[in-house]
Amino acid sequence: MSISTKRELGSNEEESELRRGPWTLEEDSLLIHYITCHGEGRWNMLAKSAGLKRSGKSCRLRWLNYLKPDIKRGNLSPQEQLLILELHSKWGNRWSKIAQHLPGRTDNEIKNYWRTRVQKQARQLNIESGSKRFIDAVKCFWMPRLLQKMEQDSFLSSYSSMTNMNFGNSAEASTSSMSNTSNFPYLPSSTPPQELFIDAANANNLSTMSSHTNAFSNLDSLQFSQLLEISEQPTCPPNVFENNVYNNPIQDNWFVDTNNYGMQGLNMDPLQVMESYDIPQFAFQAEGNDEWMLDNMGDTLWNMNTM
DNA sequence: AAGATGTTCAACCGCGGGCCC
DNA sequence: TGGGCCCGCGGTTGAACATCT
Repeated sequence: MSISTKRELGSNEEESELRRGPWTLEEDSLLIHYITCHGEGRWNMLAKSAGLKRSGKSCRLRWLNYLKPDIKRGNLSPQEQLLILELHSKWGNRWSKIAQHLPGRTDNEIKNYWRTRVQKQARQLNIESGSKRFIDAVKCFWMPRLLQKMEQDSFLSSYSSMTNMNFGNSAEASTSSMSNTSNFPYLPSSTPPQELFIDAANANNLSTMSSHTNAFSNLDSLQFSQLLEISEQPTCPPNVFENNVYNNPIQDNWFVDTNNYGMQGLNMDPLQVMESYDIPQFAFQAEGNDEWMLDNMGDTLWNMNTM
């Protein structure tokens, strides 16, 4: 044990008195009550004053990662995941910095997400998680899928709204939403759901529709501007996908989740999807270093289940 | 049904940096 | 200036839970 740790723990006697492991309800309420009355900070003193047999560090961690009122619970939304991928590509493992841009999410949660989901994908693809190739794969496959998921979620909610309001044909609306090209490399046309709303609004009541949300409704302006920065990045780096285009045997199922994980209700032509996302129909190399792509990309990896 | 294996995430650890005396 | 103390970060662990065989 380091000198600094000994310093922080105090004497061996004190160290042995300190509780470790999972927090009890009683400890939680003691901590919450104390912080509510006296505020946070000075964690070692706080721990003693609150009557907790915990280190200051442990109290701080429990409060910041679990008890603090504005902590968000539940799965990360596709928007949040996308932001994490983007910010990580910028800053690397600066979890706390990344967490600052995801209100209600902790650095610990983001770190766990990265290690358990993202790195798992890297392992399965047999590529190093920090490598250029992995970053490329994230940008070319994972991000588009997240955006697709966002779009799907938005479509489903709008479909549901319209069904409730007896609006028109959802299939038509869906098709029209996918039809335009976009300046946003990973986004189909102009945030399809909104367009979809406008179509419906033309036929019905614009003011009613304007109150609806679109795919990015959960993003604040900062997050959205960060998302837009993605659009300034090149679509797919040439070093991942070589230029020798040929008829790709897995093209029929790449980009489309063959197991339909998380894609219920979405029945799109993969080529149309690629076009709509403005992603080049990059070639797949049959031999050499990029075999991993053939082996894995069309398979169940990178599916929406793991996002 | 039960044991084995995999996954998730709360919690811990070590370290570096900042502040204060 | 240097030592003591505290805070916060990133890496790691392990218990609980889920899934597989």
